[in-house]
Amino acid sequence: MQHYTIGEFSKMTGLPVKTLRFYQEQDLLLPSSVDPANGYRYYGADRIDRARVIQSLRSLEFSVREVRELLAGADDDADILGALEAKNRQLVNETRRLTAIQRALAGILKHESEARELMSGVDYEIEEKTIAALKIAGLRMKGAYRDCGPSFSKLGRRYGRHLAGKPMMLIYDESYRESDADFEVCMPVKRGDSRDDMVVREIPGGTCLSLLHKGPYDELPRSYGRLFEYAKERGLEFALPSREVYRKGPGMIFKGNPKRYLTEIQMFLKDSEKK
Amino acid sequence: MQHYTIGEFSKMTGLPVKTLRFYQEQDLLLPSSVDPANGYRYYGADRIDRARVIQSLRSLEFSVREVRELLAGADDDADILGALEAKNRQLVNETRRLTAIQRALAGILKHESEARELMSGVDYEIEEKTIAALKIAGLRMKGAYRDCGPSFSKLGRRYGRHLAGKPMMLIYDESYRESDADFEVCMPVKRGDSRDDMVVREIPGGTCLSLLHKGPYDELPRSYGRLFEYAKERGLEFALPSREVYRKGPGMIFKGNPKRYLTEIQMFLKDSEKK
DNA sequence: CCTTGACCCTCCCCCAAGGGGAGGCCCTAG
DNA sequence: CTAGGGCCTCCCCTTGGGGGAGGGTCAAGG
Repeated sequence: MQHYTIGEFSKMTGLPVKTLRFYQEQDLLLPSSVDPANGYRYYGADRIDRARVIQSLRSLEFSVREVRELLAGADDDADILGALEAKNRQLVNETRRLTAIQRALAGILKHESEARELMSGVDYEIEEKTIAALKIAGLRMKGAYRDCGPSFSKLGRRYGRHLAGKPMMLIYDESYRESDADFEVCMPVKRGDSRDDMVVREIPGGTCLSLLHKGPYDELPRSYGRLFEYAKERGLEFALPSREVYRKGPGMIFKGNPKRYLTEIQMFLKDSEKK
Repeated sequence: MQHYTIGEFSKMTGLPVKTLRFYQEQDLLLPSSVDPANGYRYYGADRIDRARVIQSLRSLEFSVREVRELLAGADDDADILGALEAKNRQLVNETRRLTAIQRALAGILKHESEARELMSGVDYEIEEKTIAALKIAGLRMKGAYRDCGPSFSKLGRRYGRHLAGKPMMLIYDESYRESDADFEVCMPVKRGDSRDDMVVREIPGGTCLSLLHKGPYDELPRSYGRLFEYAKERGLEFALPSREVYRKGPGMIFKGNPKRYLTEIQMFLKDSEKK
């Protein structure tokens, strides 16, 4: 029988020499003979078929161990259908995992490109806006505003698929309260069902005074002050709840620099018609 | 400042102790202080944020090295958009690779399940069949039948996406020839364009005698003999080219056992109308 | 004060699938 | 006789930690 040196066999099969030695060590593809004097490996022509089968299975993402086990008990495609199906399921799972990550990445990219767009060409003046009704998932709570984090997480986990806008807060108190505040953490959603203390509903639109606040959240009272003063000068009255929309807050990954946070405050006018 | 032992910090962040030590070694997440007397690590509260960022980035399939480099130059999601996009592209490629493998696996599974179905309930008698016209990609060649392998590979590579049936051969000789035969290797396709010496065209249907040959290809002459004898008894004449359809041949992975190969021989009748 | 159990440390080996290279033997051609 | 190429073994390297040995430390209970 014709036999080839490891280099010749490597060229014929495309498997690197290192790999051939490794496969021997792994009991996967043994040389036909080894010269006891100098240790040279010689591969017979029959090893070519086996090498091709190994390459096929490796290219289908079977591990070396799996290939070894498959080769031990099979010599026809029909014999390994179960393993092929299992591998397929495994690949489907892996693909799902990767596409989930891709979705997350796309979400972050979209979020940031929107924020970037918002940053350019913004003025920090009070303006009157008309807002449309909006479907949200909300979670009402009492306490300090800064404790809203877990609630946002909870909403995000529950409604992650259906999110349709920036996170928001509805504020049911007349004035800013350091603690014991009454507020509702919410996220716009395309659809979804209420569950536990999370309520999906539509909040009405209307006319509001809007002010974009730039900076950390503990400086929000200053911006509220500007709004109250503005309203007082013009004899306007506000309806509850008012809203905060977190245009740019802590990122999905980094907390970011609070000096660059952007929060839109929306104070709805009392006599505006709400639809 | 509050500081935690490695075990406490591990529970708070969900990162295993081993991982925390590893991250220190990798200069990724250093303890706030290390007791020089006993080597105990202590983590300050500020390390929690960093740990969370690291977890986020790791869960997005960034390597430890990448995370280290990102953390060195960024503190806001907006700073790493480029890296996120690059990672997204990388994941898209990986996903494509995996889905390509899944397609290959699905193809093999389909092929084998068809073969299995064929195996059951088959008789090896000559029967008369009417065959419809069929679109194929063909590659005509002269030589020995056994040299058809590379041609099948070539067709498979070129028309892989559009394959629509089992590989076939058209035989233009009157009788079986060991060498110097004139035949055309072909694959049914849904669509495709001719290129080089590969020709896409429709071959006509018609009435034929069909015989399922079981066993290795070098035993085909015996089955041809049966067909010729059958035709002679009945005064039938054959038209060229005749066809072989490789119902079950070498698998995609294993060569398989030639004793189980199934080849359908189709000899078209001279006076049958061809459409 | 002593003990005990939990916690922490370093150090070493392990996984997969080879890649890179050092140091040395072998074979053939010029 | 030498040069070059091919082959050998052996060792270290990659990723992201996991497992465990052997030994020091800490806090609480007796």
